[in-house]
Amino acid sequence: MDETPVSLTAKPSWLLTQLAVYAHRLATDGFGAAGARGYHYRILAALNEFGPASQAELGRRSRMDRSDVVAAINELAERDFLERAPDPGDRRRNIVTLTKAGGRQLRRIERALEKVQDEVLEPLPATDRETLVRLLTRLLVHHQRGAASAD
Amino acid sequence: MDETPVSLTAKPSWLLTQLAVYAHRLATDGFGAAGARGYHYRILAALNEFGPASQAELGRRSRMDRSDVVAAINELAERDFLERAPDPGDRRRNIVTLTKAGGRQLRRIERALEKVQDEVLEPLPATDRETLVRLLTRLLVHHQRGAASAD
DNA sequence: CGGATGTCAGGAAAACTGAAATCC
DNA sequence: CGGATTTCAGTTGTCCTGACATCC
Repeated sequence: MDETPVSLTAKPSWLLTQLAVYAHRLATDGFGAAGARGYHYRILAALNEFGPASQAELGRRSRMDRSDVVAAINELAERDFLERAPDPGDRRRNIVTLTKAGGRQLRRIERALEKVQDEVLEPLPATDRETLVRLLTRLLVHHQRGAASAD
Repeated sequence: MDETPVSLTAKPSWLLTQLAVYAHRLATDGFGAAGARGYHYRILAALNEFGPASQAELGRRSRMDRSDVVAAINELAERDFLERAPDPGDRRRNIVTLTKAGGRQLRRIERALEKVQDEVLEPLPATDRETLVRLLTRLLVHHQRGAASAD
C-alpha cells in the first residue's frame, strides 16, 4: 500500500475527469445522507433562488430535461416539499412553489454539500478557495446566459 | 428569449453542480466525435500516463470499478487499441498494454477534449486559466494520494 | 398554423453491489 | 486460511430522444 504515482504533467482534461468522478462520489453520499438525490437538490435550489416557476422554466434553470423534471417533482410533491398548481393565466402550465418543509429539506441538503465541499477543498487555503469559487462563478455566469428564460 | 436570471449569490454547491452538468454535456459530445466514451478515455489515458498495468491497477488509477474496467477493456481490445496478456509472474493478472493504434485514438480523443476545454474556459483570460488549472492540479494531487497503487 | 407545455416510454453511459472462480 | 484478481449479473441515478395531447 505505497504512494500513488501522480503525474504532474497530466492534461487538464484528465485532471477534470478525475476530480469530477471524485466530487460526484462525495456529492452522491451527501445527497443520500439527506434522503435526496441530485435532481431533488437542483429543483429545490432553483425554486429557492428564483422563486415559483413553471416546470419548463425550472428545467432550464437547473439544466434538467423536462421529462426528468416531471418525475422529480412528483417525488418532491409526494413528500410535500413543493406544491404544483395550475397557472390561471396559461392553462398549459403548472406553477411550482417551494413549501416550508421544502425549504428545510433544501437546507439539510446544503449542509451535507458543505461538508463535501470542505472535504474536496481541504488542501487549499482560504484565499485559493475564494479564487477558485470566483473563477467558477465567472464561468457559470457566462455559460448560463442565454441558456434559460423566455417566461 | 431574453436574458437568463443568474444569481451571483449562489452557493458554491450550486455553481459546481451546474458547471458539472454543462461540462459533462460538452465532454460527451467530444467523446462521441472521437468514437469513444468516458471509460475508454480514462483507460487509454491511464495506460499512457503510467504504462502497462493490471486491470485492477488500471481501475485504481482511473477511478473506475473493476467490473467496468473489464467491459471497457473488452471494447478497446476489440478495436486493437490495447492488448491483454496474462502476467507470467502472477497468474491472476492480465497485463494491459497500449498499442500504437490506441495511442492514436487517445490523441484523437484529447484533441476533441481540448476543443471542449477551450469552449468551457472561453470567458477566462490566459492567466486565469493557468490559475484554475494550477488549483485543480493541487486538488487532484492531494486526493489521488493514497487512492491507488499497491502493485 | 407554428410553438410551448406537461406527460410518458424507453435507451445509453456511468457508478456501484454482490457473488463466483482462480490464484497468491 | 485471508486477500487479491478477473469476470458476470443486476441496480440505481443521470442524461437524452421520441412521441403524444393540450393549449397559446
